Amino acid sequence: MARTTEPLDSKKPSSRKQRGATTILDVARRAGVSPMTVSRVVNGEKNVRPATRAAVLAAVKALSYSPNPAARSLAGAEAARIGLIYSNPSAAYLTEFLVGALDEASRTSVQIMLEKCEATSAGERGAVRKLLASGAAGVILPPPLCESHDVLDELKITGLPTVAVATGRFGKEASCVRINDYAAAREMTNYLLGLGHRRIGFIKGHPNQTASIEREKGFLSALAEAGIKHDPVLMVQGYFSYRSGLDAAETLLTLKQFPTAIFAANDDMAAAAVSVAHRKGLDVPRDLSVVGFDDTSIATNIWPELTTIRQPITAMAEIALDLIVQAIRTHKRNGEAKSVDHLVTYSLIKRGSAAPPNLPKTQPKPAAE
Amino acid sequence: MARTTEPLDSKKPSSRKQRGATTILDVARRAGVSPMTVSRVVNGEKNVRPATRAAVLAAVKALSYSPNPAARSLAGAEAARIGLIYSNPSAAYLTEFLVGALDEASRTSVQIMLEKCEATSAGERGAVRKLLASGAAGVILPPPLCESHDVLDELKITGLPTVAVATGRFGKEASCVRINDYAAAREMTNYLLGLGHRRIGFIKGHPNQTASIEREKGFLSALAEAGIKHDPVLMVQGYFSYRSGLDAAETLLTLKQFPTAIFAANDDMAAAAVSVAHRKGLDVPRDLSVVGFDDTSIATNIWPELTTIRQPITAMAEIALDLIVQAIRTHKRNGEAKSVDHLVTYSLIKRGSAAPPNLPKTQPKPAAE
DNA sequence: CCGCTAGCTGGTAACGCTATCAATATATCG
DNA sequence: CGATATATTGATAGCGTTACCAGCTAGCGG
Repeated sequence: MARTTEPLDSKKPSSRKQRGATTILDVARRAGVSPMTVSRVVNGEKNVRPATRAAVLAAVKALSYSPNPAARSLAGAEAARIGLIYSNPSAAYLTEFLVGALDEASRTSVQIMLEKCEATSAGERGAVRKLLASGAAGVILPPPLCESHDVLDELKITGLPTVAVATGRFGKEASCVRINDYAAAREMTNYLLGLGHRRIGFIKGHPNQTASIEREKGFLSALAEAGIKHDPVLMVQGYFSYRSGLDAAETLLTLKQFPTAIFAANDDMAAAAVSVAHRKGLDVPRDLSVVGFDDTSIATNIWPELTTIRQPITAMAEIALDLIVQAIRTHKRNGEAKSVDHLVTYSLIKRGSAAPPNLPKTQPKPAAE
Repeated sequence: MARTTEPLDSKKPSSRKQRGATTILDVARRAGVSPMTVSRVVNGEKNVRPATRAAVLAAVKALSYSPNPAARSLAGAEAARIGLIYSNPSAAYLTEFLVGALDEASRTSVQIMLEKCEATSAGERGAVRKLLASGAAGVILPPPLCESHDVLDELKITGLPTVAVATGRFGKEASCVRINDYAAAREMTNYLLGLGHRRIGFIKGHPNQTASIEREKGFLSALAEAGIKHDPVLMVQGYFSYRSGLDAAETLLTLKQFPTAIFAANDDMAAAAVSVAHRKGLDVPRDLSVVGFDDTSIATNIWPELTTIRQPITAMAEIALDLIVQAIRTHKRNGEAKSVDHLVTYSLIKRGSAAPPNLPKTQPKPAAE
């Protein structure tokens, strides 16, 4: 009676042409479980013991397994299509984000539909509708769209599962994947304070993104905690773009009492600040320390390389995709899925753009506490 | 002897969900033939009697049968998985490239597998093998990998169809999608000459990419044609990175007789040149014109915006995907597909970073022709 | 009229995955 | 502590199609 269950071993003539691709069976064998269990893990179902899941995941990674979408759709699972709307974040950010999303997409074999949209209300709503029309079962929103009320509203009407990435705060309209911007900004500020800086300029991010606000709050909180009375002229508005950073840095560096350090709310603006400083004959970091936020590729493509907060963008995109896939699944079964808030860890990366202040120069003695 | 062949009638509990679609089996039943014969007819094979063929065709029409692509690809090993290897091009470039590739991928429902690789020989070869192991049936190579001998060699061994994007020249190892770098560089140079520039600095691209060389040749050719004897100190080596552009521009702008314009072989280096110029107190474009190449997002994210050559990156990625899909198809049937060279049109985009030279200043009178 | 080669046609077995349900392990409870 | 719930895993059976090969039907030379 065991005759039907022996396809796995030796006597396999394997008449048909051998295609190299690793199959679910290879993974199962390697992980020491049944193909069914692998399927469950890959599809993010929950009734799998953590240890088993880990073993499977390891095997998946080791064999770089990617499910065959044809087989999957044949077997009855519809191919999940998920939409990804972007407007114009920094190119560096988007690239890393896409890489993560795509990688995970090929692992779980979901189809990603990209949709670019204009930054207008109509453009944003239009993009959502278009995605919907193409059969998206869920939507991922990288910044800055993750905070657009137009997009969020439109999405809420449709009831589609949504995951926002890198918002500053968790709101229940959508699940989100983010770091603790507040804490990260505090940590960076404390680092600068530890280096001896007392007069620190801050270039704010775009005002309608909560992440900007959290970063600003973190900065101010660290300052307050250190007992430093903050000079409001040192807070300059920026909009996350390189260009806006140029203007902001210009403002900061024409101040009568200018700062010994500048903390920009993202790397693009920090890079701009470095450029302005150079243009004014200031050496970074000798005359001015500059730090950024995000650790996108621009951080290491300029000189000196930027001390910054590393956000694991690629990983965040992967997580976002996972969340959305799960959400779609529950959405399909139960109908109701509650939003989750997924915090990932950031880290402070020390590079060459920050150093202790070089006080003697044209600088008046800072009024330290 | 007919006992094994009765799954078609009555006693079918049909446990699984019933999807309405008519299958090859329905057609076979209706035409009174076996599914296999229907398959043959549908696929236009020849060994079918005309009468049989007609009957099948009639049944197909009557039931408006259309083959299930998933099943077809599963059975026929028509694995439409294509690999995309990247190392580290500029972030802006990769983003646009991915956008195009993905868009086309979802349109033709092929699966894209991304693979990042280190810029070492081992890394590159490893990436190819990994892709192969995951069942890639073809590979797309964006720059700079499109010229890596390691990758190309490894690919040649496997015999996988390959499409290189944005190489400078067409080589028969792979199909390619590109612009005419030589002509584009010529056109840009002529534009600068037309503005009145006579002393033009050139920041070269990475020496092991043919596109760099073509651009350089186009530049020199335009100069020669205009009867300008070129000063070799105005040609500086760059490597396509922002950082290398910084060094190159520094070199150019500390020359005793420095140029009134700088033509960088890509936008990143041009952006760096702008930054260096600013740092030296030079106004762009009043004191120095700077032009780039590619029209990636950095071109419009700095100030002044860059006059540059627009490469339709997104469209090129789409075309590349199309070519590879076609190549895979022929590869599977005949075994031999010859490489094609697909040229797309570029365009010169005039923005704010170039203007007629402002001779009087600290500049010695240029030794025009 | 027989043995044979060709030409058609059909049977069988995958392709790689998941739905379903049975089996087993673990947890909960009276 | 046994028994009943619950969580986890596995076995089986297709999903719709094509590859491969065996069988059958004619057509043909001898």
